[in-house]
Parts: sequence; structure tokens; C-alpha cells
Amino acid sequence: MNAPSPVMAQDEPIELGSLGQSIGFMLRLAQTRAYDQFFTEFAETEVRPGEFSVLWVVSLNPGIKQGPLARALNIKPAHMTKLVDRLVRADQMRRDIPAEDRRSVRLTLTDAGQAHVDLHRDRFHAVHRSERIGLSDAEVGQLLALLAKLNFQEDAPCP
Amino acid sequence: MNAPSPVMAQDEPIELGSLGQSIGFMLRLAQTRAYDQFFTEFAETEVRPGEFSVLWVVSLNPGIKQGPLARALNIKPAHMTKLVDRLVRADQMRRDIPAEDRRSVRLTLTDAGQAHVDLHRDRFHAVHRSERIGLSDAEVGQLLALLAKLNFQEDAPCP
DNA sequence: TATTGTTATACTCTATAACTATA
DNA sequence: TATAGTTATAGAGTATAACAATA
Repeated sequence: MNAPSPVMAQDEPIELGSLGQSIGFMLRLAQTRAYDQFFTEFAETEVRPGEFSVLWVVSLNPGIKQGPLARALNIKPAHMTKLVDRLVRADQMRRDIPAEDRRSVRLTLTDAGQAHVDLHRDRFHAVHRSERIGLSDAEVGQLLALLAKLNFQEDAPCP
Repeated sequence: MNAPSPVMAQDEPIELGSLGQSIGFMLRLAQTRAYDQFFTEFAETEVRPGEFSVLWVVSLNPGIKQGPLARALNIKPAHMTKLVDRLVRADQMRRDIPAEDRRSVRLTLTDAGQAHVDLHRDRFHAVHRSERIGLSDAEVGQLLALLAKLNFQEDAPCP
């Protein structure tokens, strides 16, 4: 299970040691790569991955509460507040305080927000396709299944 | 290939649409999770993932040039400069200007830097183990192989 | 008393571009 | 002219803690 791993890019080979067998490290490399693809695809726009995924999920779950949304996307509450602020200021999203629980906030897209999602839907899917480059359909399926297993475990990060 | 995907955590189920089939999104979730594990393991220390991986790789490749190091770890040059600044100031790393090319910088750990890596080696490996929770050894191997395929492609991000 | 979200501060990392000193 | 780093600035995202309103 532990080949040395001196392989690397165009430079001289670099020894990574056990870092090359670290899922966290390999995830980081893959993820920054995926971000680059996002920014390439959305180059001429102002769209950012975090904002767009929030718009996307709110579009699919109108009236969703801010907390569950933040947990689903792994965005910290404090950051979510700022992110939603921006989207509200850009007239893409609306905050509603429901009578049922006046501490919470329910989010809905404005017409402009929905139009924005619609406008970029194809580009968004193009990113998803380009993230798969180099992998067969079967490998994509495997990878997504493994990541889902990692992500949607009943983890016990101990309260 | 496209089941709806309304599955999610303890809250009401949230519809993610095609986001649930996005490698980039699933990578982000998994990666922030891995970061959490790192911070849990290194809770009582001041150690950060970026800094430690730099120390780690320099320890395995004494005299490595800053550029190739930055590319291997996917750290931007400007950020690498600040990161190295910090490590030099903490007396964990040394910069040397080689006569062979006086534009470049070669990095080596100080004794204190090496001691620091040695001190935290076990903890570092504990993180790698805890990142694998929920996956069998075979699945870990598969996942690492798929991520390597994604990461070490001859990508053509066009110069 | 616990929960939902907000505010405020500080820090990590990224993006970008202009700059230097070498080559 | 190109390359290796550096500096500087702006912004995204995270960590943390204190806070208000509501439950």
C-alpha cells in the first residue's frame, strides 16, 4: 500500500512521502483544480462558485431555511450571512421571517435571481462535464460514490 | 446516471439537483471535512495544514526550489512567499540563493524545523488515518487512484 | 436555557498586477 | 526578452466569540 511516490509534474520529481497517500491532500489538489475549471468557464462573468451554488440550491428548494442550507453546503453561518447579504443587495434573493419561528430566515429567489440561474445553467453543467476529463463514465460514478460515502456518513465528530 | 438526489443530513431533505453529481462540489464537501479532521487532530497546536505540508515536503526534498514546491502543492507564488517568510521568521526554514541561478531560492529546514516535523509526524499520520474512516482499504486505494488520475493528468489548461 | 441568525475581528488563502534581479 | 521571486492590494472564505431576538 505504500509505494514511495516520487512522481510529479514537469519539474524534477518531488518526494511527497505519505502526503501522496493522504486523502485530504489529494482532495485539496483536485479541488483547487476544479475551482480553476469553474473560473475558466465563468471567466467573463462575476459568478463565484459559493454564490452560485447557494442560488442553485435555493432555486431548487424555495423557502429553505438558512441554517440547513449552510450545513448542506458546508458554509459557516457567519459567512452565509455575508453571502446572503450580497445576494439580497444584488436583488437576486429575498429573506423572509416566518411566523412559525421568528428566529429563522427563509430564502427565496427573486425573478432576477431565477433568471440568473437560468442564464448560467448551461455553463454550470459545462463545468461539471469538464471536471470529469480524464475519467471514464464508470470512474466518475465510482468517484462520486466514494465521495458520497465520505461526505454523507453518520460521522461522530463528537458533540 | 441521474437519480434526483434529495438525500441529505439530519434536517429535512434538500434537493441538490445536478450539484450532487458535480465532482467539484463533492470534492469541496470532502475537503472541508478533511480540514476539520486536521484541525481536530492538531487542536492544541498552532500547526496549519498549508505550513505543515510545506515543512513536510522540504524535509523530504532538502534544497528544493520554491517554484517547483509551489506547483507541487498548488500554492500560488505570492502566497508561498508569505508562507516561507513566516517559517523563516519562526526559524524553521532557511532560504539559500544558489550561485547556479541567483534568481531562484532553495529551501532547507533548520534543525528546529526538522524537530518540529518529527514532533508532529505521528499526529500527521493520525489525520491521514481518520480521513479514511468509513472506507475499506480497497476503497481508499480506489479513491486515491482516481484522485491521482484527476490530479496528475497532462492537463491542457492552455498557456 | 437553548437555538437562529447577526456582528465584529483576525487570519488564511486566492487573484492580480506591477516590480526586482537575474538569466 | 523571459524567468524566479517579491511586493502590494483586494477579496473570498474560515475561525471565533460575543450578541440579539426568539423559542
